[in-house]
Amino acid sequence: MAMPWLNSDSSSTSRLPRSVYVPHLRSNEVRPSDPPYSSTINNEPFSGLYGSDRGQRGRSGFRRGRGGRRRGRQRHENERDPFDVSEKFDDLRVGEESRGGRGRRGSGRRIPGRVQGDKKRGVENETNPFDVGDRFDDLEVIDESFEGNAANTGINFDAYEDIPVETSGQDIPPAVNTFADIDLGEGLNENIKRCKYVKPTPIQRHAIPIVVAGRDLMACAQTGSGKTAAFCLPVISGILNSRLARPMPQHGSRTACPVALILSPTRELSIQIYDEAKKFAYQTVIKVVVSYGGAPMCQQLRNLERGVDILVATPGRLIDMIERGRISLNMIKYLTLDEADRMLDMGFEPQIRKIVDQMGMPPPGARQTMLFSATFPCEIQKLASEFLSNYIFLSVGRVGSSSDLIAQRVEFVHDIDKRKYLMDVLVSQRASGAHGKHALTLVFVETKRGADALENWLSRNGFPATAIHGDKVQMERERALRYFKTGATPILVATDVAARGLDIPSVAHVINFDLPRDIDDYVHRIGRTGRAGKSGLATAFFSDKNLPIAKALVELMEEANQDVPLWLHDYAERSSFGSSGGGRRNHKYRGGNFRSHDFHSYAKPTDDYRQHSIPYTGEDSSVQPPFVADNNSAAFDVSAGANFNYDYGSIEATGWD
DNA sequence: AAAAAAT
Repeated sequence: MAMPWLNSDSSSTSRLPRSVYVPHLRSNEVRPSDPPYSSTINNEPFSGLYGSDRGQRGRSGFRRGRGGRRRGRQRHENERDPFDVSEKFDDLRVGEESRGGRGRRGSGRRIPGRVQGDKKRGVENETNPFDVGDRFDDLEVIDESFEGNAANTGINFDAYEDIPVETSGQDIPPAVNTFADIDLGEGLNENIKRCKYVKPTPIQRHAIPIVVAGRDLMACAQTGSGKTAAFCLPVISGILNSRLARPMPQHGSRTACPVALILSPTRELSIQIYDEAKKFAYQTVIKVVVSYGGAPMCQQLRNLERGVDILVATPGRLIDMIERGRISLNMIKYLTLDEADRMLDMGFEPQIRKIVDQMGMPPPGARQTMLFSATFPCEIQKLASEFLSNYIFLSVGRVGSSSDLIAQRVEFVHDIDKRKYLMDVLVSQRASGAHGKHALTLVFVETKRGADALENWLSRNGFPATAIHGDKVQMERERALRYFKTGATPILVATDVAARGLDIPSVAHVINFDLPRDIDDYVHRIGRTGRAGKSGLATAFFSDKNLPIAKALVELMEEANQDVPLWLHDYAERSSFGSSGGGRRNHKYRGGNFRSHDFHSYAKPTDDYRQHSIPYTGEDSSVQPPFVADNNSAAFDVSAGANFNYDYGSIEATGWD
């Protein structure tokens, strides 16, 4: 879930003079022995310290290992290099820090008078989640170097004027125009200010009054439009107002009883939501805790024992902890499912059903339930309504991060030619400087194995890439994401684990090396770029086997006023009749109108890039016309890569595929 | 058919 206006670690980099933020230099400098392209666990110098059980070598172990490597010695958690710029922009590190008992105090010291001066219960040891922002607020020159609020927040508020909003349900509370219109309370107002956020986004304008009014909600809004705040702010406010906050520290009891639960489908997304929620809850009595798999349970349990009001979690670890009696859902008053359609999809639905129906959670009506996603297929909506009571449906058009700001391009590329074509694209980007040093390229592939293979191949051919997928240990996943975010490895190869919710502000180009089978996955994937009001580019490699998605893809692109290549129209027609008719997943689109609450069709016309109508065969790259990226990017010339001498041989030699 | 999510 993106919070582009937030002064989150990464987005704040855009506010800095370039001379200040040089992640490449810093990270290379401070980690000389650390090959940036490698993500094998064997490169952890101290991995042996944490036992042979990989599952036990989680966050805290990783931190120690990293710290030791960075400074060339081990286990000095309290020591931090004040000049280590790369760390300041490390989004995940903030979360790690605040979850690690010892590191947090060191971090808190950087803001004298704020943390220490606060005597409120439960706030004494609080890490300042606004760490980076507060540090640089002192540098007046930075603020002066940007014009207007839009530049600071990264949100194009003008784009909000025409946003279509659709609501249905009984007694819908009216939207508000400012945060002042809803009294969220002094503490929250202060935190909203700290977030540099002055004006609510449309989803917030509509959703916050609904949640404040105590109503259940099913909300569709593009990621990047502020959904996290839309559910966090009213929940925090509600807990504070109704004195639902823990009346006593839970001495004696080892069972944590959160009043709010936020579930998300991936660990990294839970971490991100946790980091955002911490900002909104800063210096209030509200305690936020995150728990997810792949990391040692002990630290998470310790955090729970210190008290929890809002729990952010992935389903598996949550169920585990409930069954161990460490968490009780009896006190839940607020339940939020982020990426709700995914959470209720085949793979997750049994777990969610178990959590909601069989683990002591109050029933609909006795709790407040909020479902959020950018996509909400009709079938899933039907299923989702079982979890809701007298709910309001809310759909807000796409803003900032949506398809009207993302130039979508589809190339026909045979599977065998994909690597060569990808290399051409990357070489062209590099040659033309189209993607500045902060610009990142996110490459989606179909399988975990394919992700490893492509990462390996790119690295061998001189492109700094890491990969993230579910077969990597959690430490590697978070490291890959961190290296990507900081620009240490500006290419990330990913499976769908990274498709949803992750807010990585500088992604300039999303490449669907393999197209997903589900058009909704495509929507979420390309939504990783074009965020925060910036334009983005999404390139898809379409091959024979993508026939089943052709029709939905054409429809989506047309709704977004994208130019559709003629050959793709042909594929779409072919896929629309015949017995295969779109494959089994497409049942939910059949009979149409799962987009009855349609926000795609409101995209504004876009502009100035030329579409390809000639399928790329890999035989002769000169048949490819050069393509021109949209306004914010310089031109790429694909054919410019034709002379680049890369390692074709490894394609056959290694048998990667 | 793949991916994700507990150990």
